[in-house]
Amino acid sequence: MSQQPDEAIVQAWARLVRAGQMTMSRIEGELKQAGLPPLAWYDVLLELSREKQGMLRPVELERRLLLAQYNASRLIDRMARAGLVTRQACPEDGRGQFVPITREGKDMQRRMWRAYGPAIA
Amino acid sequence: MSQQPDEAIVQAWARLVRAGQMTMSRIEGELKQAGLPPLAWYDVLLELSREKQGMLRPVELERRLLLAQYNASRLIDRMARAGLVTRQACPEDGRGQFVPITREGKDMQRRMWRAYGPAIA
DNA sequence: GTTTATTTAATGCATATGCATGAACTTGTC
DNA sequence: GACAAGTTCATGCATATGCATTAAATAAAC
Repeated sequence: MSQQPDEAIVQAWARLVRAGQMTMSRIEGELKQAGLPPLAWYDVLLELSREKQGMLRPVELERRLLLAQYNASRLIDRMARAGLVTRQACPEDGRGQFVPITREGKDMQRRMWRAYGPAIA
Repeated sequence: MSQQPDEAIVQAWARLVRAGQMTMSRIEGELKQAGLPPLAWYDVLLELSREKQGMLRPVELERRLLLAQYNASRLIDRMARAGLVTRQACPEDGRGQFVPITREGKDMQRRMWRAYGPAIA
């Protein structure tokens, strides 16, 4: 591979990535039209619902979903305001917290999956 | 393919798209660190510099770069404020305008490419 | 055990994005 | 040519994002 890659190849690659983004945002649109929250929420709900305890630390969510710290903090804010998760203190670490999924959260995760799945095709 | 695609496959696909986004944002970061503007600016500059007249209508930019109308409008705003493009009235259509690239704009396009290319590898 | 460094989370501020609307102009219809 | 419909572009407002900083706690060093 040359130091300075071919412009055409770069363009093609960029277009590919953008195609993926378009698909994503199309799905976002369908979710929104169905009155459902954005995809990032689904990722969080899925991660949480997979845990035996149904909860994770924000730090762990950041790592798994590759979120910036402030991004995670605010995402949790909104989801908590929507009643899908809650915050609770973390006994073994005074700074930290646990973010358990609520019953509504689980319901939402299922509803989103039903809308999400078909939107892929 | 089933109506309801396999969750694992969807996850894999989503991860792929996200990987592309990460690469993109890594490049964005390198550009910013080099004091250069975001990638979207490069796309605009490239399109404009390819034109014989060095200019395009906003509408045409929207089509080519898949930008929302308001998005294009504001992107042009910022780039004009930075002196990379200008706005000029469109003789054959009183509503429209042309957006010619400036000399600084062309310079910037080259500078960005020199930073962009190596960042791909 | 006190001091220093590191980790975890929240937030103020500037900027960017989405959505809805508005203003200016062109085109087609009658 | 007057009128309705469509096109092109800008903008107010709410929301989201990035960056830098702060607060609170733990861990590490001495």
